[in-house]
Amino acid sequence: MAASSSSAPATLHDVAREAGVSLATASRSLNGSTRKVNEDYRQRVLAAAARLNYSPNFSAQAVAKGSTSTVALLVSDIADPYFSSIAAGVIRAAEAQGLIVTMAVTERSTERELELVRALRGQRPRVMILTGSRSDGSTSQAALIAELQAFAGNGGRVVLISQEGLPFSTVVVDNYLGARALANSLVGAGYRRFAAIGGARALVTSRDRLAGFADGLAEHGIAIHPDHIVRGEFTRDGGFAAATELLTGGLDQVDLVFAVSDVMAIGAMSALREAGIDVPGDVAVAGFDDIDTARDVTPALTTVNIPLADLGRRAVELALSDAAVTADEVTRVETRVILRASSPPR
Amino acid sequence: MAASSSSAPATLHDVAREAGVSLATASRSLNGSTRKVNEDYRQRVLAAAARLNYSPNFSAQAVAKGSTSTVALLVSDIADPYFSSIAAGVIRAAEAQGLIVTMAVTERSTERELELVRALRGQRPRVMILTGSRSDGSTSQAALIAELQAFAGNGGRVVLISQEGLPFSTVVVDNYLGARALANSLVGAGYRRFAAIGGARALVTSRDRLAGFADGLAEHGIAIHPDHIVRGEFTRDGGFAAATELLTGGLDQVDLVFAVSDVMAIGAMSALREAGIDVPGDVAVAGFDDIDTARDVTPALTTVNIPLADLGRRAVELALSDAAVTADEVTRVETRVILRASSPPR
DNA sequence: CTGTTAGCGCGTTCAA
DNA sequence: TTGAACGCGCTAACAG
Repeated sequence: MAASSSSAPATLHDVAREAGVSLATASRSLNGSTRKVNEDYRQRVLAAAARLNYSPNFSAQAVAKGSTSTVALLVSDIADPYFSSIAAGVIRAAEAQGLIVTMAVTERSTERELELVRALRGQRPRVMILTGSRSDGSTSQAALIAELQAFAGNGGRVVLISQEGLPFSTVVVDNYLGARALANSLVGAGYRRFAAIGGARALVTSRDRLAGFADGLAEHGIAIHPDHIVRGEFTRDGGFAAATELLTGGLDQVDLVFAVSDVMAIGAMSALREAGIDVPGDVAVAGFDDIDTARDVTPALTTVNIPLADLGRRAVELALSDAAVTADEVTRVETRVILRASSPPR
Repeated sequence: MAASSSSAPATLHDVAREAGVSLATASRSLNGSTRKVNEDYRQRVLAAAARLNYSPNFSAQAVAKGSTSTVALLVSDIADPYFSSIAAGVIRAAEAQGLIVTMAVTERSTERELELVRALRGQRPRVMILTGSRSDGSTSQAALIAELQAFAGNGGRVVLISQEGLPFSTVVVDNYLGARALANSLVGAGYRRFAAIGGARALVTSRDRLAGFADGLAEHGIAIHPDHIVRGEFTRDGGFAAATELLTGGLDQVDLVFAVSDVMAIGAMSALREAGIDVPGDVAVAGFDDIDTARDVTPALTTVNIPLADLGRRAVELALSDAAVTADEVTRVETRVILRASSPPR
């Protein structure tokens, strides 16, 4: 029976005493490097540990060893399917390596991101994985890089997901090419007149996708009228609001609305629907990311697939790879255009 | 300039030396209990810390203090919007208290859940929050309870989300009443012939919702034909498969399909759509949870709202409340029927 | 208010 | 192989 009143957890010391061996022997039996201890002793220690319900104190181990086995993961918003899918990949890969994941949420604020990185350094994680769009021109950008470099200088591994160009290992998504391919596919499907919903101007992801899309159209001599480019937050509600804004200008000159992310596209579709506009009858819609629900909305959403869970897995692998210790590595993931019912051939 | 080659992080000792004060003074200036140190010294220590880019070692602090400031969160699947919304609430509330959240994924396996709880104990978290449906009859249930009690006996706080009946503080969702209210509303809207999609038989959540729904119907003298009750995994694909199974029996005798979770309902809607069945024209659909996307699918999904992010917040509050230290507390969250386009009045 | 010292729980030398 | 002793980075008494 476990003690019902609050008492301290059993320590290695307790186990050693219970087993009648030294602290060192107990340590070696339970964690220490492979085989060095007599099997008899081993068994006695294990039995004692079980009897006392011993659980090694990770903090103490970390202090003694000078290293932890935790991975720190920063996301913008864990309730956003884009990030939660990536997080699932990170956690799965980390757990497979016996690593524990600690998660922090930046709420899309670069200041908060900086604060969190600073705070998380105290954890001395083996790895820090940052995901979410870089936004250049932010005043904290330089400070963030400095902070991360300090962390890396102390032996920590930094991996960025999705944005290239920072001096760290990165899992790169080619947003530009993906969007360009999407534009090409849509033109191939017969679309000619486009509107676009972007995120904040400073967000690199938004910019790359918008640029790729525009360039893809340009290859066919098509341009998006400036009035048909609106911006909103990188959220469902942002997409909803942006589409609403688009509606005030009228959508008669538009065949298809491209939103730089699926969640925005889905918000936009809801706005259109509520305004009595038929998708894709009156206007088609396309997004980017291929989140799970993209196939479950009606009409199913045309988009660009990113293997999100893979992004997380690759980030962990990259962090743990030997190659990335000496020099920053970049691994690229493929994107793939997925045409669905929200943009039928016309 | 930070050292470019890998070196050890600055320690409190380094800071003290750099500032020309004692270790204790440095500690007090940087972390220690409020005001006890001369402002001059304080400033010198702070400056030294900044100069050395000092970051306190949480593990060492934990060992010295005998307590951490981490919250361990277990979820079934972080990519599932149900859990990611709860997680968002937990993280937000935890960060507000200066607590760090570590997350683990059980993948809906009770054995894995047990393993994780065991492993996570090593973290010595202040709080352990378990979410996901209990499934009774599982052989590891008793072991899980024992493990959690050992943790609680050592001063840890345990909070369960969503299931009642275990000897720990719990944030309770009244699945039974919510489902019953939904049944009543649907009958009130004119529906008479129902089918239901449940999860695994052992899952308490599924059972409660099914029972509540059935009882709600029974109040109006309505019963669900056994052939019209199918089961699947608690996932989108599980809902899809279950709906497909339902289709083989024919749906002409059915006005509305109730799925015990929104993700299952959405999977079911996709299956119906692919089978050429119009929702809600041919058959209506209802779910449970009110995940974000419920309002964005077409038709928008009728469901029972659970304030998911609140669940997470309440769990953290419960864990930190003084009341819950002495006795297990239970806080209930309200559910609310949300009628949407997937079940129009008929 | 400050500095000295003794731990915290554990890994890991070093002799035995 | 085993055990004693030291140190990891830090906090918390305890003296000064």
